Amino acid sequence: MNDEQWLQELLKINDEEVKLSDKQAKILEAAIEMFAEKGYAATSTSEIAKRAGVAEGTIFRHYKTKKELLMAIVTPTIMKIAAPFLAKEFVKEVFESQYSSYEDFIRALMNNRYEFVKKYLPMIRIFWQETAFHSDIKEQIQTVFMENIYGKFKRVIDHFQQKGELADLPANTIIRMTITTIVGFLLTRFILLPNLQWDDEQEMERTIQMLMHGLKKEG
Amino acid sequence: MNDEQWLQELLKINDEEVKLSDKQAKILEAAIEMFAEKGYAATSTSEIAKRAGVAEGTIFRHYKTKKELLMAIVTPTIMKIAAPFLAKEFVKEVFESQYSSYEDFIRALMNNRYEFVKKYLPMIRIFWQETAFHSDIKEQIQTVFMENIYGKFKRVIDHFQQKGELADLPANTIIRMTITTIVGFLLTRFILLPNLQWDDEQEMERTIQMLMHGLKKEG
Amino acid sequence: MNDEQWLQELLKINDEEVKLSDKQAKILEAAIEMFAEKGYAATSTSEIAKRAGVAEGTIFRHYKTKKELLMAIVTPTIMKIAAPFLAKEFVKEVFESQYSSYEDFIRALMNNRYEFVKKYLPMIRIFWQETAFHSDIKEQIQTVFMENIYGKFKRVIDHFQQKGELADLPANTIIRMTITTIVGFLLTRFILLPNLQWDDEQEMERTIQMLMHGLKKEG
Amino acid sequence: MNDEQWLQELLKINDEEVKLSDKQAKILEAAIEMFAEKGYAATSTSEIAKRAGVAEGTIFRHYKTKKELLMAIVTPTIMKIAAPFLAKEFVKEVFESQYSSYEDFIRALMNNRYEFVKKYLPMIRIFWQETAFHSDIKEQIQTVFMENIYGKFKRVIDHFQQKGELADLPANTIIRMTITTIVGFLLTRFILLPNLQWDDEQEMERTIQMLMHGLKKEG
DNA sequence: CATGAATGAGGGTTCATTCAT
DNA sequence: GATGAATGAACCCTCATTCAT
Repeated sequence: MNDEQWLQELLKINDEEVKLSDKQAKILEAAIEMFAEKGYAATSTSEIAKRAGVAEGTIFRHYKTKKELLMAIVTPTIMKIAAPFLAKEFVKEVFESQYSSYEDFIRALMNNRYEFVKKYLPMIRIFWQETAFHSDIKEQIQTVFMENIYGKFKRVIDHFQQKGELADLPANTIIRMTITTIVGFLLTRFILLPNLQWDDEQEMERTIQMLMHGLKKEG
Repeated sequence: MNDEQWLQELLKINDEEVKLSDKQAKILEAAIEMFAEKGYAATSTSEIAKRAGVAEGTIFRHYKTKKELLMAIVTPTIMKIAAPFLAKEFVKEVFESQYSSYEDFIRALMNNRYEFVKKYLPMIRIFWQETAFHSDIKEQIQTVFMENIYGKFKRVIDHFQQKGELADLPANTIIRMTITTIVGFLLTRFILLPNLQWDDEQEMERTIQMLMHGLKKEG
Repeated sequence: MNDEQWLQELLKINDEEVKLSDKQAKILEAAIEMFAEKGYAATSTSEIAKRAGVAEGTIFRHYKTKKELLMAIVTPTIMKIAAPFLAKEFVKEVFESQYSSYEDFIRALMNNRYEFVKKYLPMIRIFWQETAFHSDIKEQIQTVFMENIYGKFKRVIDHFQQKGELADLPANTIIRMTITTIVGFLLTRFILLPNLQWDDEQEMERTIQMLMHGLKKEG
Repeated sequence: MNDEQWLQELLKINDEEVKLSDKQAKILEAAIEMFAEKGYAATSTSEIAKRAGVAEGTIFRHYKTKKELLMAIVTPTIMKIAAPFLAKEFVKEVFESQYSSYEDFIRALMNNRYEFVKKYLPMIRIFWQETAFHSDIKEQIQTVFMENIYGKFKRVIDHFQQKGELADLPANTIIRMTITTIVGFLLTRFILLPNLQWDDEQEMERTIQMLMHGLKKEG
């Protein structure tokens, strides 16, 4: 039961509760684990069935193909990855009250995504590994980025540029650098070199400082 | 003949000429193309043989297993990726004459790796795609990094910190940020969003500026 | 309701009304359609269930196996195919009043079976397709033929041979030729080349003439 | 070796020798036997492999799909079935010397096809069973019939009608009846009731007589 | 009586690898 | 050295059948 909660949370879209039968949840769990460990192509449906404690046919009763199983995992997660930008009030909140500076905004974003990656690491690993091979995943990510993130992100940057906080670089460049820096930290921290001794708070703060100094308007 | 030159160049280690028979070169070429396009797991040896114009058995005469074929491609390339740091005189050159500032060093490094990635894009793609699945590739990269890059990189940073050019952050942090920034740019430029309109020189200069402002010693 | 009437008619034996529940009728209808279209082996029970608007399990509540479902369709139909010979008074009717010649008899038989095939074409198609694969169907046909048709047919032929209408060929030969000719026409007309422009009345009359000239006693 | 001769003969087209490796011949033999016995759909490739004494993969090295294996058997055989009509000199031979009457022609045709069916019975069985399910087989048969048989057959009939030997029925009708009669005999003899006591020569002669009386021009 | 989730054996097909030629 | 036929394990997927609800 409890095991399924994180799954339910990860997979639900628009706050609609997802109905996951017991077996279905076990299949998804097993698939996420194995795809993350060995990659999609190298994971066989029979292994997933075995790990899920289910007959192989059961997988195909719920997901017509192995690919569909992958997409059932990946598609809702893309929304969750973009989550901070999805709230309707997002821009307003950034402008009006919540964040008094781009630095605050970045700090909140980083902390938030840090927790997310930490919690759903296997899912992130799946993206990291499979995006290159599945153009449909790539396209979904791009679509979500263009429709839900890019515009809002740009407005935030315009806002802080007008306030004189940010250098007069093109918004695209600032977006790219911001994302590269945050993603670069998170991937290094959790995927590439997870075994290093990390002082996460300090390293995140340093990363933010680096980014802010790099981007701030020259006096 | 000419086709093989870039291959020879890419694969040779320590200036030893690599002896590649005609068939062998064709196999490697075909394998690189297909691994980059479809990924290692999704490429069959029979496809490679067909594209190389060679019998299936011939591949296994030269490489005991499919994996060994992959490693024959990947292993020498790791050295090439690390190339700028491999020269014996590297540190001395950085200190004494060539680069009068960390910014110059970074600029040279970025330009150099930009050309490399551009030239050997399929190889980079293979790393991007396969590192996650093959722990031996990951280990080789880490070994080369630790043995050939880390120490020299650190000395460079110490040097410029002593000269007061760089902030008093831990070297590890500076290395991570520098690499993340450069790799982040190159991957975005060539792999993730190659179809955007890029003004490469300008974008690289901005990236360097961002990085330098982020890392420089505060007045 | 009305849909089921032909089914009821086709499946009832010895004038016993068949009790078909609504679902049962829909299952049979769906099965007949699909077996005729794609063949027994290539039709899955889940497809039948879907087309019948019924759960998969429901099929197996009424018919223990898929094969039993086939036989539930096929067995009563065999009787209907043999229908003209099943009436108790059959021989008497032929001799005494109804048919004054073998030609009349053949003509009546042909017209009758023409209408039957036209009406129950999917069923005929099932026989055409499945008889070869199911020896039990073949045996049932042979049994019905031997028990209900052969003897009566023979007596009809004896009768008209004695009247000097038919050549002195063995009855078996005449039966075979008569059936081959009629079945040959019907299969060509409805199964093999249904798309040709057929003038059915004329072609049947010609077929009968051919058969009669072929079989009549030489002056 | 000797086993393969009939196979080679059956499968060769235009007198080109077919190169059949040992394994390939065994696969074809096994497939023909099993398709004839149990039908295409009910025969598994693993069974074929077992009976052929070959690994299952070997089948797919020679035939990309199971269907292709079927067609490799069926396609050349269609030509063999049509063989009597394929000779270039066919019409001339019929007119000039060989056959002085339609009866002779039919007799020769029947004897010839009788031997063929007897020799290649499993192949005939495959046609009988599979034509209904594979529209491509049906189309191939129709094409061969229209391109190689129909026209020549029609000219033969025109010829003997002009000689006053045949009734003035439409050629199509005569063709249909002739084929129905011959095929009807052969199928009954070899497929439907092979276990009856058949006096083949006598029964064929009677069949021919029936057909000829049925078709001859009335005095 | 009806449902449909679950089963697991078996289906066709692919593939890295071997080896006789 | 080069070939390509042969292998057989493993792959994804389908299906008739069962059974708890």
